[in-house]
Amino acid sequence: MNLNPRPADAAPAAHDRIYRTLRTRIMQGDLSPGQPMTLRGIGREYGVSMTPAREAVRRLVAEGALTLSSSGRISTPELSNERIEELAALRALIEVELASRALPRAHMALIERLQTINTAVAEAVAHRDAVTYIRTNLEFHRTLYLRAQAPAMLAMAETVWLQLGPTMRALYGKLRKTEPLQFHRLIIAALRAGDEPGLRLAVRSDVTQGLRMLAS
Amino acid sequence: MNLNPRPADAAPAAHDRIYRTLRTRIMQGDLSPGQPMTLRGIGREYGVSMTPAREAVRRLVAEGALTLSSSGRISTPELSNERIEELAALRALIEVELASRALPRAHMALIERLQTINTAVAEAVAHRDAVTYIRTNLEFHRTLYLRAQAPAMLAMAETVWLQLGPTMRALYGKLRKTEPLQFHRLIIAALRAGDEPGLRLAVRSDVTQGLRMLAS
DNA sequence: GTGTCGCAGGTGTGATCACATATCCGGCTT
DNA sequence: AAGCCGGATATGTGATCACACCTGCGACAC
Repeated sequence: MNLNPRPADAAPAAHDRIYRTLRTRIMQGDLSPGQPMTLRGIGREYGVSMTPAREAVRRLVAEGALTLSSSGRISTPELSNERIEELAALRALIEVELASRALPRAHMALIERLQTINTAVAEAVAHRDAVTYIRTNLEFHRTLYLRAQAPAMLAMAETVWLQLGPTMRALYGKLRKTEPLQFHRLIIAALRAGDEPGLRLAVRSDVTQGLRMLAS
Repeated sequence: MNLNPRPADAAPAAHDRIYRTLRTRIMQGDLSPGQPMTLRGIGREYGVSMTPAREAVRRLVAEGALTLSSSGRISTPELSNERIEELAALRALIEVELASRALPRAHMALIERLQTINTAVAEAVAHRDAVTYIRTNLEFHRTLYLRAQAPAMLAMAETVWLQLGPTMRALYGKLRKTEPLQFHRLIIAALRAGDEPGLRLAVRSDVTQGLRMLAS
């Protein structure tokens, strides 16, 4: 009835599948802030018992992707403005460093890939598709940062994205459409020119832009 | 037989107790890198079944405090030099920011407390007590950073400490005794003088010092 | 109409069990 | 003597159950 541990070649482990799916959905803003969930509900949804659901949830809670109420109820986090500011500052710190480390390794193929992704971002913005926008935007950043060859830093950055996921969806409405694309173009231009200070500034601007419209 | 969820006033939840205890031990370097553990062993040690042990371990794995082999075996991580360099860079990025945010809020009582803690650090160094050294050293940093009023950033920094815990213990042998104390004194002096650039430099030096002796 | 109480359903927690596999250590073969 | 194989043990995974608590909803009293 179960093919549990690791058939070494085919079975991707069950609680891991739930973890990955939920993680992706949360990071991409598929879930609204404060949305409650239950272990039995997750288990039913994936056709398993509570046990693997519990492990997946526990892992996501540890990463800040989900929060537990004082009585243990599960929900997506509702972030205070102070916390959002902190997370944005963390994004700025870490992602500027990642971009800086990626710069010497960025060749033409990478830049062209970034441009392609940016086209998809533009389309998502035009269609007012929040989830697609968030997904492609993160893909843009991840593609760049992968070149930094710094897995621990990238993991840290993704943890921050994860915590911001549900909030970013809610914030999307306030997004002025042209701004992110402009900063992305600045990033690409700085990469092409090998301009490190310009790249750092462009990344910092892109990352903290979402925060600014929160203060308004 | 069990008083599970939360009696709301007294019972600190069982898997959480295991999590906290293990986390503290790992962060303080109580465990050597590569040390294997088992769910049943942890359960036996704490007088519970595998279930809460599993949750605690899963949480620690998510934070990078423990690693799973391809077959799911649990052990403390053995870090590559590249990963250590990354984690040290992350410490530098985040902790410099935390110190900078704490600076305007640092009053005399805090500085005196830091000096008291630093005395304990000096004693640990004199007694060649690795675990006590790591614990008091982290206490020094945490005491300062708490003043930054930035819980998300502090949590991030602690996650990095957690990942470095077992390795720091192994690295301790190479530690030149006087260096950390010197940097701590620089930190205190910069706090007293309200010298932000000096503080940033002192924290960065203190945090990355351990890395340098790895390259040797 | 409004506030309060109580009960039923739902929820997370932890224990126990069955199972598939990984790991370790013995003896055997060459 | 060294390498290899096979079985016993140990380990993680997932299902199921019992339990204590929390939540929500309706009835009742004022």
